[in-house]
Amino acid sequence: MKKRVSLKDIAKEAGVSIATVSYVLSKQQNTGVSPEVSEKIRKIARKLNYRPNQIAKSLQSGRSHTIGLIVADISNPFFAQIARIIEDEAKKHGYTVIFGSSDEKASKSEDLIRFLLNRQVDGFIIAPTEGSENQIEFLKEQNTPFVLIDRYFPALETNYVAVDNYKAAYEATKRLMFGGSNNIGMIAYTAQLHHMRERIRGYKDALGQDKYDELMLQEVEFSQIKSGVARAIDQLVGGKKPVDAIFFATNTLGITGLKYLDKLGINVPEDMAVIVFDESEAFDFFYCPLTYVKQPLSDLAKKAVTILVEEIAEPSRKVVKISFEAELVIQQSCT
Amino acid sequence: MKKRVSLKDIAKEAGVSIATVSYVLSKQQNTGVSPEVSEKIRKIARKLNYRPNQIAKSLQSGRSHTIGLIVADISNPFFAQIARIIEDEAKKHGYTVIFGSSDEKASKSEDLIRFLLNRQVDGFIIAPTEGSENQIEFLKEQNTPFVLIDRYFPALETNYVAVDNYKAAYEATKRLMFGGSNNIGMIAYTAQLHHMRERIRGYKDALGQDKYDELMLQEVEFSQIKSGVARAIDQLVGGKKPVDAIFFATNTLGITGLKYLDKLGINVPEDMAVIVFDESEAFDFFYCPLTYVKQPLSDLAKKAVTILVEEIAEPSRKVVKISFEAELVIQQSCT
DNA sequence: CATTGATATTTAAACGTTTAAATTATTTAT
DNA sequence: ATAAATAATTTAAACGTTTAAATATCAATG
Repeated sequence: MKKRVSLKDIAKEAGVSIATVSYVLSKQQNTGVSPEVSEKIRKIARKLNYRPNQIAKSLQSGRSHTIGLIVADISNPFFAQIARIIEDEAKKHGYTVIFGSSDEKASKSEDLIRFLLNRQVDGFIIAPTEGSENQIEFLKEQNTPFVLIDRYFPALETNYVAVDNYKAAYEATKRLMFGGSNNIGMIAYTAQLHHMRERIRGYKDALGQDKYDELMLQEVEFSQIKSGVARAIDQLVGGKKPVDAIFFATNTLGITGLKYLDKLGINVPEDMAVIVFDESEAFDFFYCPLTYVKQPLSDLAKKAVTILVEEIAEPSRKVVKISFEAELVIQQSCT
Repeated sequence: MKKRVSLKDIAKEAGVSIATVSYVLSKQQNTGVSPEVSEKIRKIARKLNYRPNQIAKSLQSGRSHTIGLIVADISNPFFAQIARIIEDEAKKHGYTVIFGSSDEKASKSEDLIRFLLNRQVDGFIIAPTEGSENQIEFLKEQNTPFVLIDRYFPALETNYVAVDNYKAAYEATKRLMFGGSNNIGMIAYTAQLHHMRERIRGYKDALGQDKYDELMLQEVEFSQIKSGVARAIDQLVGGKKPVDAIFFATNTLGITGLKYLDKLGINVPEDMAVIVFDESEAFDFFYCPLTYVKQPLSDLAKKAVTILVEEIAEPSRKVVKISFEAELVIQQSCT
């Protein structure tokens, strides 16, 4: 890699001190440098194709203009879409994004945070994993700016941007009831993460005490989605009170579940009504147009960035908690 | 953000010079520091929770241990998956990934390269856009290490990792012929990018002079996929020699096209055989299991990282050109 | 003509690290 | 006891930038 040109090189060529060059090149209006010198420096800079070294700037300013994004898995379209919006929004504010995938593991998340802190990120946008409360508290103690996205910990006073999961799940379940389903099952993750618990709570509350049966709520592990979902569905359709509707708590669960329903020869919506939390390109190809819960990804991601940028600029602001409404997109799968 | 602890802080507390602290903390085996002092420093470092400032290290070493990844769109699952594999592989080699989306625009790509160069990335992995040859040549002149992925410019001597697009397209088309299709259309992007041209060339060669008709090759613009694909399909099915098979050149074209076929009430494979280049989660839900061209994403991404890392370590190596074989996954849509 | 004031430019320190070279302390050999 | 060798530690410079403070230049003023 060819040595890059620095202020020093320009200074030498212009026969002037480094400081003068810096003043000319880094200030918008000329702070007391003569027009001739100024013009000369600019010309040389252009000729040598000078590009300021951000690393040096960062060291000097203590700001890297970089934000760390930690999601469960960047290859999951849900997070990839969020990442894309964050990228664009961050760029608008002059920030670069470094990302990392936690795979829903607190240990990986911890490594990532450490790693990114060493890299001097100015702040974080994090979709926290289960059991990462201590990491979040650590960031808070350190006064490192951060915003949680998609998930948050109700016990912690932190910035977050999320969706009203309870309400969305409640409405989805009610819609299934309205469509005539009597025994509505739910397939969720085992996670104790608040957003998942809220989706479950919404589902339970919608059903009410008399309709709800604990066998109708199936929880599966992140780590073994496919077998878990299959077992869950077997339970739901094989018991003595087989369900006639399933509410899937995430798009991944939905995709896996629909495939398995297909395999069992169970038809949607005739044999089984279905609603899925979150979208997926895949749903467009399902033979029955799916009813799903649509999160305002763009709002979530943009808001996360603006909150973070503000917090970086003014570190001791009050905590900001944002909850957007999800939209229930009603199609034919819930009748 | 609380001031982070530096070598200086440790040095002060230990009553020793900064250099000594640096020697203890940055060298694996103790280079001539007494065990007592060494132990004391380590203890203090642990107590103060010292984390080295990578920015300072980078400035001093000239290496940021960061690689820039430029793809068309990180929210496209094809690139998101590649990004994820690159992330993991880079981490193994001690590198962080900064990404950016070019939206297939040479201007954006140029901005990104500049931006990331300012951020002192050690090298790039790039899925180049059309018209970005000059940017690639610029990197080459600068001796900035980089590897092209997915696409490359045959006229330029650069590292690249891609798939044999010609062969894959040739085989896919032959398979359609073998399945009994007589008039095989293709929908591709207008792009002059080599990988796209190769897919088209494979298609043409498979058909041969007598079977090929230029009306059967439809090209659509990146920027208006939906309307473009609809128009293309209208052309293909509406002409005087309607096609009985379509070969889609990418997953996005495939998804869009299949939706439109559905809208037209055209059935796969009865009315229309179909093969798509690339996979998509969505295809699993298409009523007819799709035959598709499967690229070895993991091989591609991993190889790109290892080549880049080697090039960074030893900058003047010979150019490495890797071409993997794609796999034609045959299912029911091509009969 | 010295003084003041304004303008233009440079010096020097700082950010946090690494590392060659210099210095100091300690041990060993004579 | 002294010189030489070795070990331990420090000094100082460097990476590329910013910026407060110091200095130099020059013109206008009393």
